[in-house]
Amino acid sequence: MVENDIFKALGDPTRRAIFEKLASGGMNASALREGMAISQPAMSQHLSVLREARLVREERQGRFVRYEVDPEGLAHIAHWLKKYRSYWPARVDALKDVLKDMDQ
Amino acid sequence: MVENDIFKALGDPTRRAIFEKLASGGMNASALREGMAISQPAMSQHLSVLREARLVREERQGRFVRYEVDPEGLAHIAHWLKKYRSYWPARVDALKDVLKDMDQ
DNA sequence: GATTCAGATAAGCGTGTGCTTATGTGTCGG
DNA sequence: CCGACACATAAGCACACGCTTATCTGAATC
Repeated sequence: MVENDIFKALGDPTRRAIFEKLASGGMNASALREGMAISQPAMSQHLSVLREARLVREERQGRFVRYEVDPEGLAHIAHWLKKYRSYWPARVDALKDVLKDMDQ
Repeated sequence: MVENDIFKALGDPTRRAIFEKLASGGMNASALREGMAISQPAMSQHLSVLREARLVREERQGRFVRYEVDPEGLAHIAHWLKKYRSYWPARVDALKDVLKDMDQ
């Protein structure tokens, strides 16, 4: 069940923070940890969860491991969201922005 | 933290099943329970979680309580997703569907 | 090849989550 | 008002989750 892994992964604030940081540019685990009051094993475990949810992917670079956003996970969310499109009312501002953005 | 409640709520397969059933039309808790091998208190608790995440809203109808999808929660997901729009590649099929759908 | 550094994995612990049974609340019909 | 019905809440329990410290793997530098 793919959606389960995705939503569970995003259900943790620390993991969302990591993901958002990665979204601003790929980097290795140590760089991610900077300014984030989190232990090295905790970071590694979070990245593992994000990776299994396909929200993030890794690439070995020497003795570093570069992490970056994996579009696959995001696409799954978009696909899930699409099923409930009929419930997206025009009057919900946040959504209007999205639609407007996608329309161009 | 609104996104936390939303993603946590959707991180449970039973809750997603309830939500999807509600998406096909509003109904009361007993009707929801039909064919869903779940106890009455469990259903009530799940609905409470979905309601607090604003994925679902309730309306008293006599001694029944009608539940229906609340667009507010969905809009929040759409808004969150929008932030990572730059990562949505054209080659991801599921996403292409979404974009195509929204384009018309 | 020994050391050092980046990162993963193991094991253990406190807390949260989802379920259960039991009971409470509120509304309708007789 | 009283029994029945729809639903919520309480309390307890098994298990999952996120963290910690300790240890392991694997690659670079000397």
